[in-house]
Amino acid sequence: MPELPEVETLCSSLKPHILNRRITAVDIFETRLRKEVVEHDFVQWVIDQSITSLDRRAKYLLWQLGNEATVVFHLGMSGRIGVFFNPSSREKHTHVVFHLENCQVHFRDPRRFGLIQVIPPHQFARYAGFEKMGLEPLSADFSTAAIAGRIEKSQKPIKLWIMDAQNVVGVGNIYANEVLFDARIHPMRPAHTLSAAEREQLVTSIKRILESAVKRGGTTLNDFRDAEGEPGFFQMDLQVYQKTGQPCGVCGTEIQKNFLSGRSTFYCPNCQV
DNA sequence: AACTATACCTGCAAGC
DNA sequence: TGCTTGCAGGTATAGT
Repeated sequence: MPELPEVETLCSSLKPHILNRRITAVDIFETRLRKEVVEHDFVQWVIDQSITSLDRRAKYLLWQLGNEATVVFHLGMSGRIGVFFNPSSREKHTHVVFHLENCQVHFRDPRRFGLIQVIPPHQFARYAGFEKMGLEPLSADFSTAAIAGRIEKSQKPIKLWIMDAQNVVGVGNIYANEVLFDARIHPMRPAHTLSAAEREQLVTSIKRILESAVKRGGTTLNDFRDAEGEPGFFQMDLQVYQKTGQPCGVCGTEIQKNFLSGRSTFYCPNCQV
């Protein structure tokens, strides 16, 4: 479900409710997520700690605690995090409930591809996974110059290149399709065949599409909601994703669908070359 | 090393 | 109505 704009939206909608609040208890109902949820880690490092900051890194949500431990969340395909102010019944597939002074935070994930991990104090920098991740696309250091070397070396289709978190983080299947339409680049083009001008355009389009989606509060196709249960609206701006057979907004040619490494791929065969 | 295919899991919609 | 099939926003890993 969630790519960078959805996680960013979740983070900012959750922040006002839980920043500087203390976690009083954690209930774990299901430990079989992408990685085992370790109850002992919550007892040792999370209970009675305050949340001193919330951040997004790639598609991960991070809670920094007063003791310098970190709680890492990933929503997988179907994860949701919601804040509740009244004692509310637990929905099906709600696996973990955080009790705070002022509210409850529910983690729900039917498909269980998501993740909740506790990183003990001062170990985040060494946490496997984050150190080998690529650049944040909305940061100033994500530039044509920064990616030129990696893109020139890669034979893989450009769509798979931009979805590879070692190159750039946060771009999943929806936004990869939309970015390549915006850049007028065919998704199957081997990455190294992009000209300098196309690489420049690609960087511009990645930033533009993601920023625009963040402003719209993400994309709600079926079930994405922010922490307060509000949907996003970027689905109204989608140009190609799930538009098979519909006319391209630029030239009127029918949008095509293919599969690339098992993922649905949408493009205008006339505009994208 | 680089790249592809598959596995992980549940829900839902479409087709029969 | 009820069954089967295929597909869904992500990532790790086994295989070529």
